[in-house]
Amino acid sequence: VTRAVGDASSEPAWPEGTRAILHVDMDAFFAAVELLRRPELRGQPVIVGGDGARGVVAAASYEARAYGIHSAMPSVQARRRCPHAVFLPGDHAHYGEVSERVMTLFREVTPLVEPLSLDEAFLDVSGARRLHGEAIGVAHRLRARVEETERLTCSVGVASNKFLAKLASEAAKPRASLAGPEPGEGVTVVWPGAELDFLHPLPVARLWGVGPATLAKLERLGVATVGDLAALPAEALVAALGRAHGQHLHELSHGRDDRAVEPDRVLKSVGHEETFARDHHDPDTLGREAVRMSDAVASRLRRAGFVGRTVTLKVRFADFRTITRSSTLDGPTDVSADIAREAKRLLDTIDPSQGVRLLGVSVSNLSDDATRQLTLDEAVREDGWEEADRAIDDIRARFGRQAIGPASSLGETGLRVKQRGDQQWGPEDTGE
DNA sequence: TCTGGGGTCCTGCTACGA
DNA sequence: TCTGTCGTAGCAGGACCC
Repeated sequence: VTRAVGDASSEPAWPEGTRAILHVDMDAFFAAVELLRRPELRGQPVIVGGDGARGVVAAASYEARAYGIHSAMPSVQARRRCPHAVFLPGDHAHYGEVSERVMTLFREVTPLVEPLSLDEAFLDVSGARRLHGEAIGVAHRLRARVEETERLTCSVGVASNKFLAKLASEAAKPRASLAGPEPGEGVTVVWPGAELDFLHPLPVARLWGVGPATLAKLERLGVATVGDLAALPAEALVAALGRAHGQHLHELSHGRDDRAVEPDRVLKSVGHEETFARDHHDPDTLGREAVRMSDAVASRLRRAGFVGRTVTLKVRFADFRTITRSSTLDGPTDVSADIAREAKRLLDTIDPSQGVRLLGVSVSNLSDDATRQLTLDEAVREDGWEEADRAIDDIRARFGRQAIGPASSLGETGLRVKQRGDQQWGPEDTGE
């Protein structure tokens, strides 16, 4: 089914010279992937996410959504809303593999694919016309191909820019109801020339970049819909929201968005953070955690072929107040010991006595390992940590992640080597 | 009631060198 | 030599996205 906004009846061809952007969004992706492995759960409310007291919902099947459950909701709250829901822990690595296969299907249509996350991507099909036909036909065939190949459904938005295509794909989605999911249109088209008819009646919170804080400010200005926003002068928005944000929202409210689909977005930072099952007050314990996280970050930097200069420590206290402390090194590094030393130094400036619920380490200011210029320090480096890291990487490649780790991260629970996605949706309850 | 983990981008402030 | 200005880098925090 296609729902077209605007008159497409007289001329089904996409107007010459207008970009044709697709936004493809997998329907309840993590939950749908799990249902393929657990078909007996089909029709039941299924929640993927952390099951502990501090966990959150990562994805909910449409049956679960009918109870008002949505992603990022605290798991305890979801449990309260739907006590008979099935909780699944989630398998980040598996979702990554499925995602990669789906993205490959997208790249059969156009090389201009910009993945936004595991479950959605923008495609610029403006130049794919001769090979694959009109954008709307491409959207339908792509949906069919994903369904027949992976047995997963997705929703597609077609429009002349990214932001309208994204709103369109949302409009194409299935809807949850207690009687069962109601299928959506599958493909929604915002026809060039009809952008404002589609856009202006929408609630302003639907715009990209309008979260709770911006929404509160806009409500104070009497703005409820995108149309209300468009009626405001750009200067008023800039005064209320700042230069960049104000101008950006002003453009969006008029349906304008000239951002290109970027297939090769460069990585800006690599980080690891973890919420503890219980708050920590002891500097030594936190020091070990900082070493463990630094090790994970350094290991990922090396695998990705990046080095970084700025180390940032993130601390969330028991009262949820969050601070960051960062410092920039003289030269870039991917050495675990360098990052750990800096993270511990930053940790020393913080008083953990009130209780720390989350600790994070990240490295930014990245550059390509291959183009790294040796600093004087590195050129004369004789501490052996680089060789040690290479040896650790080799051992992990042969015997697994848990085979080896920094001794300084060893606690009473033994060696726990962090890996991306290990604890994506909150700590497991330890019974403490 | 309780609020994850991976990120990006922007703003305001301060320090510093030209 | 002193002072003001300007651009830039670094840092901290906030907001937002999936």
